[in-house]
Amino acid sequence: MTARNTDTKQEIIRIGKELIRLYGYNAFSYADISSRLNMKNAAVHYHFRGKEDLLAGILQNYIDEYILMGKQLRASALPAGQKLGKFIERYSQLVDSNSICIIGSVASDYNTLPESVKEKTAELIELVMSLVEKTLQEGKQKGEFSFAESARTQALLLMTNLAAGVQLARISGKKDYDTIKKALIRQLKK
Amino acid sequence: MTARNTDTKQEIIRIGKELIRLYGYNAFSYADISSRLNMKNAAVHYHFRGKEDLLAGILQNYIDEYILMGKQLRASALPAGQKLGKFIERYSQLVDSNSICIIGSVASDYNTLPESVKEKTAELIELVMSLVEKTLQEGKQKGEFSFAESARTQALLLMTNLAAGVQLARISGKKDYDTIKKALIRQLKK
DNA sequence: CCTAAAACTTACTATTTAGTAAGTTATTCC
DNA sequence: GGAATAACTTACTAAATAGTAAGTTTTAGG
Repeated sequence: MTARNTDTKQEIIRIGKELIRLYGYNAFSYADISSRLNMKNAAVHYHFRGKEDLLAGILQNYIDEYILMGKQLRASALPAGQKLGKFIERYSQLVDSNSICIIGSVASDYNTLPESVKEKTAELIELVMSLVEKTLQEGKQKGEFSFAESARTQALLLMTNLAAGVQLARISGKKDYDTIKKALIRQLKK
Repeated sequence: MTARNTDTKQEIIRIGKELIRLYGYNAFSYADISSRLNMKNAAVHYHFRGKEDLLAGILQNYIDEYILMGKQLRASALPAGQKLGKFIERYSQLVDSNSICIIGSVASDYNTLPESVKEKTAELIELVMSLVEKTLQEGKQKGEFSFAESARTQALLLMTNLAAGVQLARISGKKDYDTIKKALIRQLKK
């Protein structure tokens, strides 16, 4: 090895994120990760003592990602419709990569997860929810969006449509997901 | 044993249904089932050669259940609102038992499932979807419901709200689920 | 250049898993 | 009552899993 590889830990998280969205927490192994890095499974244990710690790292990475996205959206002058569009685009990409969203993945395995990470999951959800809620609220105030429910409730409905939409797409194809996506945008804009 | 136990197979399916909704397909074992029946794991293999066959049996059981429910609903004189209410009530019960719906559970593990059962999953979804679609259509015709989308699209939105709603409830509690449920009913009735 | 820490590999363990083969008991039917 | 069959148990196996301890190589810094 010529150069010290300082980003192995980040690579592990990157692959872990991919695997958990593709197969779920209980269906990927340390060997799945290490083999993709041409390493031994003990190398993964060097960076993350246990699978519990790895999952915590993955969730923290999502939290960091959403905190950053929140800052960028607040700093941006984009109309709310386009902000929401960027968010929805993430879900469309999940469909294209045959993946589901991290929250749905964790929710499905929730009863088998160690207690230590359950709180982090709630933290992530609250972060995403408040991001969507604020964007919806902003769009309503500026006359871009129109909805009868509270922004919080509307965010709940939007999030559940998207989360289960990508799950459904795995089984019955992208068409149903696209139908949902178009209906959501249509409903908000009138 | 005094009487021949002819319903062990049905008991296995009953427990399997419970476990797959609680923990997911990859997180329950033959031993989990057999121990609940005070049996050995080989007894489960006697009734279902492999886990693949067990999953197929579980899915078929859901299919049978929904076919029966469809017949009952068609034969019933209940208003569409109450028919839909019975359907929604199933999801509320899932929340109370800390479970998620079978479709969400299977969707999460979909990429790890044997090919033979994937088709059965699509069959189940189509069955549930058409049941909801017809009930919505009926309610609209009778003036009970009002919605702008097609009945099929509205059914998609309703299903995804409920499916992801029960998943969310696991993590952030029943309050969010109840909010979703009330909003759904409110929106349909006006 | 030398030392200490970082980043691994080697080699292994204990446990759980689905699955199997052969034997046992119970039940039904002729 | 005897034979066939259903419904198991006993006793395994092979593979995969998370995890560990000890040793090796690589790199950074004084």
